[in-house]
Amino acid sequence: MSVPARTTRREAGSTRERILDIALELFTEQGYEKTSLRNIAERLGTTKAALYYHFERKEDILLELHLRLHALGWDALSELEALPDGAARLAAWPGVLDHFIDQVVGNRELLLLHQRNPSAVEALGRSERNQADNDDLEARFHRLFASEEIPLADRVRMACSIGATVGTLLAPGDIFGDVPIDELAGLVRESVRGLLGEAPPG
Amino acid sequence: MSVPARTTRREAGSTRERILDIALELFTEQGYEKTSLRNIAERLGTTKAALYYHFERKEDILLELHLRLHALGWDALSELEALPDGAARLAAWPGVLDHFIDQVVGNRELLLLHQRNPSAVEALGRSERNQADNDDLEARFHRLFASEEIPLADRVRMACSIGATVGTLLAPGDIFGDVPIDELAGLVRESVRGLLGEAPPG
DNA sequence: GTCTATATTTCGATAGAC
DNA sequence: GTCTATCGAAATATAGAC
Repeated sequence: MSVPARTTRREAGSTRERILDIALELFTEQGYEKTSLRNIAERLGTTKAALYYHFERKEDILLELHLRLHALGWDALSELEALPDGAARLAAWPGVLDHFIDQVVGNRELLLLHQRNPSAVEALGRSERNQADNDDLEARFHRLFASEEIPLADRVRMACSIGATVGTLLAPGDIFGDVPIDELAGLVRESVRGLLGEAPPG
Repeated sequence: MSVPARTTRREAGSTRERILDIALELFTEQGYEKTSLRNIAERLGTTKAALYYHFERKEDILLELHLRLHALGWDALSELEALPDGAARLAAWPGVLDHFIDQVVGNRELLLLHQRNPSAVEALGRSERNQADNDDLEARFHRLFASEEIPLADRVRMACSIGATVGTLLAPGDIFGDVPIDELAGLVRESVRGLLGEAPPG
C-alpha cells in the first residue's frame, strides 16, 4: 500500500481530511463526474499532482467517503436483525425509525452525496475490492423488505416511512423557509408516526 | 435551427424518438456523464456522427427528456394553485396526492432519470434558453412550501407524503419481491392516507 | 440521413526534480 | 509532500463525401 501510514488515524486538519471535505462538497454540488481533480486541487490551494500522494485514484476519494456511510448502514442493519422476528420486528419499527431520523440529521452531507451520485457509487461496488461487503449489505437489506414474514402492506409502510424521512430531511436548501433542522426532524417524527400507527381499512 | 422540421410531431418509431428512448435508459442506468454518444450510437446501430443530425449537442438530448417532465410539473403546480387558499388547500391535499401517485406510476422512467441525475439536470437550467421557465417553476414550488398560510407541521406532512410516494414507488428493482406496480401504488395510497389523516399529539 | 476522418479539449494518471 | 511537465485515453463536436 502506498497510503501514508501517518494519516491512518484521522488528524483533524490533515491534508487528507481537507481533501475529503472539499471533495464531499464538490461531488455533492456538481456531481462526481463533473468534479475534476484540478477542481479539488484549486480549492485546496495546491496542484492536481499533489492529490495523488494522498489517494492513488480519484475513485478512492469517493470510496473513502462511501465507506463512512457504509459503516452506518452496517450498524443500522445489525440493529434491525437483532430484533425479534415477524410481527415483533414490525412493532419495534417506530423506535428504530426514531434512531434512523437522528442518523439522517447527523449525516446529512454524506447522505446527500450518495443520493445525488447513485451511479458513481454503484460503480464503486462493481469493480472494487469491497464488492463482497457491498453485496452482503445489499442482500441483507433485500431480505428485510422482500421477506414475507411481514405482510406486504406493512413492509410498504416501512419503506414509506424511510422515503418520507430522507425525502423531507434531505430536501434541498430551505424549502420550508429557514427552519432549524432539529425542529424539522421533530415534525417529521410526528408525521411518520401517523403513517405507522393506523391499520389499513377493510 | 438545424432541427429537422419533420420530426416536430412525434412519429412513433422515428430515429429521433429511438434516440430518446435509448438515452433515457442509458442515462438512468449509467448516469448522464458516463453515457457517451458513442454508447448511444452503438445500441442504435449507427455512428456517433449520425446523432448530431438529430441533436445539436448531447445536452439537447437530456433537455428534451427534461422538458417532458417539466410539462408535468407545470400541470401539477397549476392544479395546486387553482385550489382555494389556506386550510382549504390542505384539505384538498389527499385528492391531489391521489392524482400525483398516478403520475408517478405513469412516468416512472422519466422520474428515475431526474432522481438519478440531479446535477446534470440542474446544469441544464443554469446555462440554457429555458432558464426563465425553470426559475419560474422553482419559485412557484418554493412559494407553496415556504408560505406560512399553511402551518409548518402540515407543510411537513405534505412533503413527507411526497417523499414516501417517490421514495417507495421509485425504489430500485424488486425491493418487495415481484409485486405489480399498481398493487404497490394502492398500498402507498393507503399508507400515505394514514400520514395525512391524523392531527399531531398534544 | 448516415458515413469516415479528424479537430479540439479535458481529464486521469505518471515521471522525476526539489 | 508538493511541484512542473507530459503522456495517453476518451469525449464532444465538426467537416465533408456519399
